Amino acid sequence: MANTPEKKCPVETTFDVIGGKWKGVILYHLMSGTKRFGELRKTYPQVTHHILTLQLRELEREGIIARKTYNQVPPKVEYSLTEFGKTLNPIILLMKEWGELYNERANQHPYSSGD
Amino acid sequence: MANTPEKKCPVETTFDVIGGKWKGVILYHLMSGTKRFGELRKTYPQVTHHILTLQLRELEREGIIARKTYNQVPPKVEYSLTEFGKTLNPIILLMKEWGELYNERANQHPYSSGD
DNA sequence: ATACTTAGTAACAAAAATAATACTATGTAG
DNA sequence: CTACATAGTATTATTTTTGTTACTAAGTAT
Repeated sequence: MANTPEKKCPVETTFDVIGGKWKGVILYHLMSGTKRFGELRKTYPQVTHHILTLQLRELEREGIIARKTYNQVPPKVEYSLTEFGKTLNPIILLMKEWGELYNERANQHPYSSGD
Repeated sequence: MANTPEKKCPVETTFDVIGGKWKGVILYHLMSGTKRFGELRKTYPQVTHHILTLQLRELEREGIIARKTYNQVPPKVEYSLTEFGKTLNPIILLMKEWGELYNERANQHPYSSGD
């Protein structure tokens, strides 16, 4: 994909990078600072160990988050947003606000979806 | 979804609504005004007829876009953003800008993060 | 020595999203 | 009558994503 980036709509590109099922919430969580793997697990217990690892790996591969391992036992691994990753913050924030708007609206018009 | 909106992170809610593979680009396209089905098809020939229909239906069901049919043959159907749908515009715009940033970056560091 | 800890991997299963294909409707043009 | 146009549906297949389960590593506390 890095060789044909001009061909696709940039909106699509962004979705490709942050569109995983849990990536949005992971990024939202990391906005408030570095987190250990276990902290993320506790925050979203519904996300299994394995899946969380997968999502983190993909974000890491894109350069969005950084992974820091401490050489100790039991292991300690911290995840944080990279400088590049932080450029996503405004989007994540807006998405949070819009989600809230959506939810308010859903509560107000539970049976209609038109405008 | 609509019955347990409080339980999930609003960022997740937003992804649920606009996270389909082609929804972002559809919304981006509709930002510039009402479009016929066929216009959308032509703009993204890679998206098949059927898939485009599906994505449009889902956006319609969420109240993001409106579908207007003209009673004529051959059929004419127009899609446009609802007022509610327009509240997504800032997000889509930011996503477009971020995608461009990402692509520039990918061109600069072609070996650091790929896919 | 054994169990516990945290983070990770591997193999596999299930679900969801996407795609391909063929089919419908109906007025107009030939 | 036949072909064409546009938008839609139905059925099935494929791919992608997500989830489950079981296993590993290695130091510490018991």
